[in-house]
Amino acid sequence: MNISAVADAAGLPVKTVRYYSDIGLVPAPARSGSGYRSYDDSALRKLVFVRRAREFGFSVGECRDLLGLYENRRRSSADVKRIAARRLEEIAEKQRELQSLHDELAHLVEACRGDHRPDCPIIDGLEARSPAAPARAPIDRPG
Amino acid sequence: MNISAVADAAGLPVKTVRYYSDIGLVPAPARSGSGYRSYDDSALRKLVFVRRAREFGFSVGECRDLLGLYENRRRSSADVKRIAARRLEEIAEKQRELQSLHDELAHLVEACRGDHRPDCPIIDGLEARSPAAPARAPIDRPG
DNA sequence: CCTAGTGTTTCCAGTTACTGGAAGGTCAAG
DNA sequence: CTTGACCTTCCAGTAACTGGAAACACTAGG
Repeated sequence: MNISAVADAAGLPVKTVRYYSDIGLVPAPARSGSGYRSYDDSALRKLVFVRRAREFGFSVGECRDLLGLYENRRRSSADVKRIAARRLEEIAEKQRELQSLHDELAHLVEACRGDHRPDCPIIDGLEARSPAAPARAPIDRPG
Repeated sequence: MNISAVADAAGLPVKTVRYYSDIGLVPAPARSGSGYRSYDDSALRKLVFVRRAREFGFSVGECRDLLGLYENRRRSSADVKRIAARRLEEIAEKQRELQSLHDELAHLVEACRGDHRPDCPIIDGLEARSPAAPARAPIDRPG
């Protein structure tokens, strides 16, 4: 399989497949005589596994660990579970953050008439309230 | 006020305050004779406003827009509401994503015995299931 | 055999919103 | 006058890709 075939099969962009072996997340594939990357089924399985793990929000580092366990027939499921449980707790934490964010913002939005006049509870709500948040966690939104 | 005073008052790191005027999010402050940045109360208010907006997850671009409205006495609250409602919908969307992620992962974690043996429903769940997700949205987690 | 078009290669730069660090100038206290 | 805290600029790095340029490879048609 050439790179675009394996990328299609794995559900990943070609660029990402290349990137994953650049950073050593998956092993460097064999090369054809002219230098084209050549993938086998084992490589495809790993790429699918990584895609799935990334969809769950595991970091590339965690994917590396999970892939090691995936490939290791003597693994203990405890090691896998530890990583997954940690991720689960992160998800739960982010859910709590988003929930309070949502509640507070929804409150402001509902209170705003949304007309041509300048007075706006949203602006007022952004102006003050929390004096100087010590933990500035919920600042992120790359996607 | 020197930069560290305004940064403390605004609840932001000094680096971030500098960064915000570098990118023109807030106006460049006046300078003392020796080149130190010098902030007044108006600058502080803007920094607080931006911090709050960032805590709500508004992007820097949105903060720019919101700050423009904040400063504009002839604004319509409708413009503010539009931006906030969009953000609110993003939050809700992410909540839905996280919810299904959480459910699916929790399911796998619960099914995993987490002992010394290699058989692991988490690994199995990562191996396949979704054939080649068309939308790979929930991949992010920078914080 | 030539050519057009698509696939592939490498490498470099850009994305978001900062953050860390180096090298050096300034200020207040003792 | 020295020490230490504070300030300046500039450059690099973060996560995980993504876009694009320049050049080589392969396939089908004429």
